[in-house]
Amino acid sequence: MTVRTRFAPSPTGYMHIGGMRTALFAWLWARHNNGQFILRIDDTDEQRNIGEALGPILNAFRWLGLDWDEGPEVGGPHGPYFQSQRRVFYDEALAKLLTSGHAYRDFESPEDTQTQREAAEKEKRVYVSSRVSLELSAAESERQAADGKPFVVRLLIPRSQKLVINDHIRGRVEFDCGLMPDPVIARNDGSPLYNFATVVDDAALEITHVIRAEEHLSNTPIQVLLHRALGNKTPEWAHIPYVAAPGTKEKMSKRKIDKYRTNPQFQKLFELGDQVLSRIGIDANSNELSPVMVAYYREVGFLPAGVLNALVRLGWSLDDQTEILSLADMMRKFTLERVIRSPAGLDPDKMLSFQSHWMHALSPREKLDGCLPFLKKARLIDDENDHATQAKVASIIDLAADRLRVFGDIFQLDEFFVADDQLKMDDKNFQKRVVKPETAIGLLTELRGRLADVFNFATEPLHDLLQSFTTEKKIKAGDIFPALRLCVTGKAQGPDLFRSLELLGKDCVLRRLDRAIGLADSMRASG
RNA sequence: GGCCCCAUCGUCUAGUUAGGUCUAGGACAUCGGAUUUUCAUUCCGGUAACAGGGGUUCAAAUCCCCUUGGGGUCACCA
Repeated sequence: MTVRTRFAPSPTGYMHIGGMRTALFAWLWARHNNGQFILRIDDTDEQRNIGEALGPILNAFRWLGLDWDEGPEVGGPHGPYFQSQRRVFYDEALAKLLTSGHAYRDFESPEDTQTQREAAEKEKRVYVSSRVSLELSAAESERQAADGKPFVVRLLIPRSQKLVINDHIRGRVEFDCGLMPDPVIARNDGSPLYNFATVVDDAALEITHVIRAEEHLSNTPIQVLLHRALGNKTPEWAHIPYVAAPGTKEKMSKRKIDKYRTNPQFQKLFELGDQVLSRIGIDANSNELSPVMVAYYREVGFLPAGVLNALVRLGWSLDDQTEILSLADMMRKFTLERVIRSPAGLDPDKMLSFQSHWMHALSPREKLDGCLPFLKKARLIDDENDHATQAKVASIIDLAADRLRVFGDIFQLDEFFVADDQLKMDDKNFQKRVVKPETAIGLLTELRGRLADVFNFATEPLHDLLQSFTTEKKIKAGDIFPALRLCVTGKAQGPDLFRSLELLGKDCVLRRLDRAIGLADSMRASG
């Protein structure tokens, strides 16, 4: 038997990070078994622009490298893969259920049903369907339908049954059918509802394993009943716990994004995002893009490998040691058996740690190719194909070394890209290390003179020069190094000072020193 | 509220199916120390958990029951 799994998103315009984890598990299980992974679009209820709403979802899959064997854009032998185009199959199945008596026309008005529901709730009774329409003879039911009396089609729940599901992750779960109302499977216009369409399609697409989020567990008995009524082979089930928001056990939700902003565990991610997104013209506060969405991580400069590694470790582990897994590793080693039963909260810290690992594993060329588009988007470089530009950026990436965790981190070294008058100054530290110390300006002025005389403006000679300068002046490195760094980079900390000076170049260093000394002078004069 | 699910360090988890080798292991975070004339990295070390109560057993994180807590779901949404 070929394993066939599916992910069935409804086109919402974005890909949820938790949904992505579920999709990853389904994909992994298919690939692990040399099976097929199918993408089906559950758009029975959506009237919107499908292209626009589906694009971000497909992009997320493509970005992470999760391919699909059948589905949108690639087609396949079981198409179409949009539920909105599969009406004929639902009609057929519906007719079958109606004639076999597994389903019935319900002429009761929605208001009546609602009233009964409320009454049951008030009396603390379990609500089950009234089934008054079932008292109609077949001919009568037919006649009323023909007369145009509105009805919905409900599945007739066998109330005496106890239904057992053997879930790959939950184990044995039992439901009492006597407690279930008859679910509507088709509206008055014949359009199918989720539970019904899913069952028809899972069967038609020959899905062997339904791997989905655990919130669907309560839908499963209905779907099993439907499969049986239709004479289908019931697929195997695996209900995966949902992904919780950091530091909580609550399902992560797009709607709660404002709440997450004040969540201390989430802080680091938001800060990183705000910092990067503001540079590339995305309003980080608009919530158009948030850490709930896969696209967020791409825009901030995460690697697919980093995101994938973080996701797979959410609710799954190989053993008591292994943390780092490539997609190929996961594919080889993933089993449903080792999926954990309880929900896991996304951990931004750990995610960033995985990301750092995969970033450090990249070759210089790969890092360069990753950073270039970011610099271009931020207008920090003009032509990302220019050789001189590339060489410069490559040197800066090399200098940044481990500081580069996500591609967006390259913006932290913006001093190498901005014009002198655009350089932002860390005012507090500038005061402390340049303006305030009695001798600082004098020392810097003298140092400026020495630097101007340096012929070979390179790391080694510069290092030697600074070294002898401190010896000669009988000062500590701490008296001059930070001050010099502040003047030429605007920052109190950063990568190796001498390499930074070399990369900036003599002219730039001298210009920025002049500017900073002038600034310090005026600040001191004004008190 | 009904039904269903879940419960090990702050977090992600190993260990639960086949009870003993678990004075509970790893990772992230955190705290110390070393390296680095800054920052980051790297390396060493530390703090830190079986929700509670009853059973069963020679022996329980592991099996059973109860309690508590958390969560999901109860649509003519998916």
